[in-house]
Amino acid sequence: MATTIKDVALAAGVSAATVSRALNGAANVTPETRQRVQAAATELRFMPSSAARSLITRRTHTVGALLPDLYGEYFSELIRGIELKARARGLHLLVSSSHGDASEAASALRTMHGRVDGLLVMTPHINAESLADNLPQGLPVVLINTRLPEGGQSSFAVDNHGGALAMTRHLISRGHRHVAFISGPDNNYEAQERLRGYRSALAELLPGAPELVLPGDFTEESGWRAGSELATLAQRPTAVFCGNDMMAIGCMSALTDAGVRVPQDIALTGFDDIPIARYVTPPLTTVRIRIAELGSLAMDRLASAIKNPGRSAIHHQTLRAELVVRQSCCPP
Amino acid sequence: MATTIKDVALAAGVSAATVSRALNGAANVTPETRQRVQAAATELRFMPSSAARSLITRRTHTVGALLPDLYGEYFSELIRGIELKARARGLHLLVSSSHGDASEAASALRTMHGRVDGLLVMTPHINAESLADNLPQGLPVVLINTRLPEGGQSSFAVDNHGGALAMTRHLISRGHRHVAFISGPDNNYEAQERLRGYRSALAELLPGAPELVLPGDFTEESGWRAGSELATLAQRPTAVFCGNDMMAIGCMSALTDAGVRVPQDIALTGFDDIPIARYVTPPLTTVRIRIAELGSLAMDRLASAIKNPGRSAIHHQTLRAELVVRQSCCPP
DNA sequence: AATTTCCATGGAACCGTTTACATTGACTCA
DNA sequence: TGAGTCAATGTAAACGGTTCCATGGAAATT
Repeated sequence: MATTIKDVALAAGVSAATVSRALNGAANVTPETRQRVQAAATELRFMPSSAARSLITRRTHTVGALLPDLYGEYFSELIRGIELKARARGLHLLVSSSHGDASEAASALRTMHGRVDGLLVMTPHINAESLADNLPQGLPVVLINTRLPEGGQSSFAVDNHGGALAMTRHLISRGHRHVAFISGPDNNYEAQERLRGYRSALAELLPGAPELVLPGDFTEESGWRAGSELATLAQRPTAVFCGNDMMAIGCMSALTDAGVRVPQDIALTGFDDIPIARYVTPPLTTVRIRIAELGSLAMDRLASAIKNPGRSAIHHQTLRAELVVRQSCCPP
Repeated sequence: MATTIKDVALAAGVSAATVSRALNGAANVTPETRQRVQAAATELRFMPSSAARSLITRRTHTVGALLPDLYGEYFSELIRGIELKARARGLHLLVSSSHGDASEAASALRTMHGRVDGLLVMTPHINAESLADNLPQGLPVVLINTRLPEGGQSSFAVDNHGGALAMTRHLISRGHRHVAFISGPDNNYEAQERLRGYRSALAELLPGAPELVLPGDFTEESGWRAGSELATLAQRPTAVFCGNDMMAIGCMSALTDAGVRVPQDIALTGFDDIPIARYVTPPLTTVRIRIAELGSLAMDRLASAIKNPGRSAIHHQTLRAELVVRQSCCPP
């Protein structure tokens, strides 16, 4: 049996209330008493029961993160950004990822109830009603890259549309007239926005030109498959814009295997600028989004919403996406 | 204010005790009563307070994971494996990563107290005393890739030494007589074991030959630096074995940039077989460890230790590491 | 029909902490 | 010296569930 506050009280010759005050730094405690209590507490290896504490204080000092099924470095970068800030604020992090569908996501939402002081939500399977239905109202929530920015929650998003637009424009400006796109998962909001950016640029600069969209799901493997398909095409596009870097890497590998040289025979670009993007050969032209920063900002926002309940205004922010030109898109 | 069990009791016209029994599937409840209670509960959107519940049951249905500062895909694969099993067992996952030093790790350990039913520990800064000092005894703990397998805890580890030995032997068997090694962080147990494997093979097959160990820290960037240094060396080794895949990718990039061709001019290999390893150009020869499986196995073990407290025997398992030969080490 | 058995339900204690309120004693000031 | 202040500490009531034990009525046994 773990030692409780009463054991400490007994050992220090005071009441449980005084132990609580002494250990939590309340003002009205004699230095001498506080010291005696602290001595007894360390002696007995006292650790307050977080369950009992959060039962009465209604604070868990924990935040939840509902994440989609994320791949590779995107995931680790995001978590890194979130975890860093959470730790800095003294908050624990409860993660829950890869929900197959809406009902699973809703159930994940529900089981978070009472365990967290706030929630970071980044899953595609959640809508405004689902949030309202499955969470106690008043629980601070920050959304990341979801399609419901108008709601009652703060949100952070990456300018996926703008980034994809810029990338496609860039390729067209380099003379490409036949640009393919490898898309992400259908139900993924970010993937949809990137596809929309590609189409916007085509409509703007190459009106009437046919689009070529190959299916993908953000994994290297799907990029590889798309690359293999591209390589065998009779009328091969001169450039291919992949919905994310992982697919670009897979695609590059498939093209190279098939004897199609990047960038001499075909220009290839990605999206995300994950750390390895600059280390593949040739280095990948991509759209940089500061993934860790996205997580950090969202976590910061959530933390301050938790700290000042009610008082913090709703806040929407879109992070700029920045074109990073490397060698995979342009012959030297 | 969230609805409590009493509200439900009132609405259903029964006592709180009966509500508790009805909702937790106790046997002695009339079907009719149970139904009325369930109706009232969903009507009022009742969610039991996990704090109150775990205060009395001493169960949190949460496991903690203490992870080191992990990079890229290794991290995400591991988490994926852990999370999957945790979810399957109905356990929540509390993650805590990147502890700078032993005292930070110890404090992380302490703050887990009372929040978790068990712990997955994978940090280099923890030793047996630290575990005993900072955790209530009796808390199930499973260790991953730590250097204290003799302790009272179950552990899972990758055969880092064996894998590195096999890789180095392979390179030597292909005729290489000058093999360099890029090491990982000094305080990292896995890194040490891999280095030891490299040295074992050298001592075994090339006695008297000089070793060449370049410093690294498991990041692509450190691999890049090591690669740059290798490229300028007067007496360049004919093969370089990188302590992990991320460094291998960075190293490959630096070598290629410097005009040193892989594998024609130098053989290059890695460790981990992260998903992208097969998609870089040339595909990376490496040592496969099933990272997600490592996480899954450890989580499974922890879950069963939680389920049958005391009854589960201590168990040590080393996962085989498997050589994966691709093109980065051997000219076609 | 009387007695025993059984089972659904209610009452109340308990888990370990925080905190509002009461109490005490020393100290100040008239 | 005695009333009034104030700071330190104690008492007890929460918080929201679970579970032991008591209770009473229906069913079963005689």
